[in-house]
Amino acid sequence: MSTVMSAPDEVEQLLRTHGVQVTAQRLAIMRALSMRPHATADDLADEVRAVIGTISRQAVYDTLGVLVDKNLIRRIQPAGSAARFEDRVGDNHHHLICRSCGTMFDIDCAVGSVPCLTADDDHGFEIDEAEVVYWGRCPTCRNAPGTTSSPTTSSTRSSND
Amino acid sequence: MSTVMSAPDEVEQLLRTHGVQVTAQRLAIMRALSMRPHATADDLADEVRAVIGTISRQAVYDTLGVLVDKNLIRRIQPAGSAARFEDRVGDNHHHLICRSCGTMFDIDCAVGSVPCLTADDDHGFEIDEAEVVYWGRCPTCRNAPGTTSSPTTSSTRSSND
DNA sequence: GTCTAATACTTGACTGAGTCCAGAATCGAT
DNA sequence: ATCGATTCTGGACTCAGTCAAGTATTAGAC
Repeated sequence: MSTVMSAPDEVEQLLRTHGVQVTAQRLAIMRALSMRPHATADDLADEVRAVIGTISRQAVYDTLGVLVDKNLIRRIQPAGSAARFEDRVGDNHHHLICRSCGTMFDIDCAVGSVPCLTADDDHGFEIDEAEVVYWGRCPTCRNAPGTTSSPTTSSTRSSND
Repeated sequence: MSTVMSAPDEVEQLLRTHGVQVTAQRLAIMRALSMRPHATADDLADEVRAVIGTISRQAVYDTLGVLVDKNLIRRIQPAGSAARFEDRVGDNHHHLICRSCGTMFDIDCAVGSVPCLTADDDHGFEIDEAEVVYWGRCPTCRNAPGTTSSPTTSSTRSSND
């Protein structure tokens, strides 16, 4: 594609060090995701198309699958919505979702550490993850009860902006 | 349908007191659900058909929607699976799901009370529910690494049987 | 720089969960 | 028993995600 690489990109390095083959599509998806956390596969496809022209749905799903597998991104699947993705991995943070508009926030673990990871009775399970989702109504929707904007994924916001 | 009702059924009472019109389909769905917690809409349709002959998919979804709305049942939607339903409401219990076979257990809240309900920073949200899902591998799948049975909803078990 | 095997991407068809709609059936109050 | 309101049926549809076959790209060997 381009013989003259513009700079030994940080994202590119990340992929290589994790044994993921580097392609234009994968770079674009990674970049799109870092700009837009909590995006759906479809959102990312749109975002990527705006940058590199075209990408197939299959490539998007495949790439996301690989990245999740390599632990470079995380898949979140809230009830009643398509799967969403984020590039914050490693820290045990949770999510706060508005029932009316679907806006999603990151929040740190309730008690600061990892208390939720230990179930009272684990039934002999080997537990590897505790997923916590807080449901409610965001300030905007509380103030405008009639104007419940339909859940758009573009309405996702980062926790610290 | 039957003018001679066999007994002022507990389920029937429950529906009436919650202002839900009583129909054969609704009773059957409620009963099916109490016998088979964590069932999908499709599971319930099958179960109901075995009892009252036929039911349309729409009736199942509609009924489940009404019941969830009236807070008589609860909808759970784990990643990668159809929505599941259970008749345990009110208590703040959580779920434990096996990654390989999809088996789902009820577990009581980690610390005994409702600690997970309070987020560290609520972003101005009006939080009404904290959903906690523990992911891992069940004892059966741990002992039989090759024989990972495909996720069947019929493999759901109750916490206390 | 060129070649080649392995890997990734594209296209198009398909599945499964869930929704929408219009007409038929049922419920329950009178 | 009748009637209005509610619910159920059946069929078409949407949306997220997967499968499979063929083409293109990557990365390592020459």
